[in-house]
Amino acid sequence: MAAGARRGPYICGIDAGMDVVTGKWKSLILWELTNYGTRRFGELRRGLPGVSEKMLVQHLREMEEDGLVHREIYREVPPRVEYSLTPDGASLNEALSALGTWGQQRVKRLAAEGALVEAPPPGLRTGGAGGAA
Amino acid sequence: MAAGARRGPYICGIDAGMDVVTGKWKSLILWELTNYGTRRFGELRRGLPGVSEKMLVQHLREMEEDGLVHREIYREVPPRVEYSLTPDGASLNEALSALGTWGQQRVKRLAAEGALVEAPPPGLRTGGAGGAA
DNA sequence: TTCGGTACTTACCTTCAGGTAAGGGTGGAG
DNA sequence: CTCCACCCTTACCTGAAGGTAAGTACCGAA
Repeated sequence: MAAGARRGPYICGIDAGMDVVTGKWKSLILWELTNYGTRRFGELRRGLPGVSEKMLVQHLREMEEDGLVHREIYREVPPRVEYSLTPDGASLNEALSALGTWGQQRVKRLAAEGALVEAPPPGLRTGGAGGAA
Repeated sequence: MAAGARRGPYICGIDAGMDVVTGKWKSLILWELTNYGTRRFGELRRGLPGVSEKMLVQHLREMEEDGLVHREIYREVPPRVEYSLTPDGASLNEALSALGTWGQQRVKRLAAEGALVEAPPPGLRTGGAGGAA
């Protein structure tokens, strides 16, 4: 997808929207930037546990190219780069919020069913509920 | 993704929602079933130009497993199978409609910019505009 | 008897998104 | 003089998503 054969003829709007969010970390990057407004490269890296530097740079570049994020470079002694959402990125995030709500409800539903199916052991611990939204 | 390590611990709702729509043809299948209500296997195949039978079956099975589509089998002389959206599938499609709108606006924006950048030849034909929405 | 249409299944192969690991240029700390 | 943190870049590799193609079981039409 990375600046290759992307932006092919889209069948419908969802198709076009998906193209821009497709990528393991893109929705999470969007999430981070929405919550914090502005984040440095290192902050994003630490905020997305498991992401590799290469993928983070790659996704950020693609999203910048797609007009979703703004990249501000401060030529200081230790170089500083700040990422933030453009208006397009912010509106995309709003468009995704409905999907986020749907996903949360789905997680709830799965948890409820799972609790019935998996026969919950008495002393089970909640672990990481994950619902960071 | 196919019934493997999916449904991992989600970071946020968007994450959980994306998991279910990830797949080259899933959003298009959703689109088809939303527009037509009920479609047979062959109709879907013909409605999604370029899809292979294997991928169509695979995606339909995953979406059925995810509770998005309903599969009705009619044991007739030439076997007939009809696919339709479940309530969950329909609500997912509604949740995606915002993304679809965003995508359409993006396509429009790109077309407008592209028209400026690419110096449109006088006799260009519209070809397939693609905006089937 | 072969062809075509229904809805798949199976095996094999290609492609590419994503992961791993190392380097690079700068300056400050130890 | 070495190490570290910053923000990347580059090269290489793996695994899974997706594509290709053939086979299955049934029946009607030609």
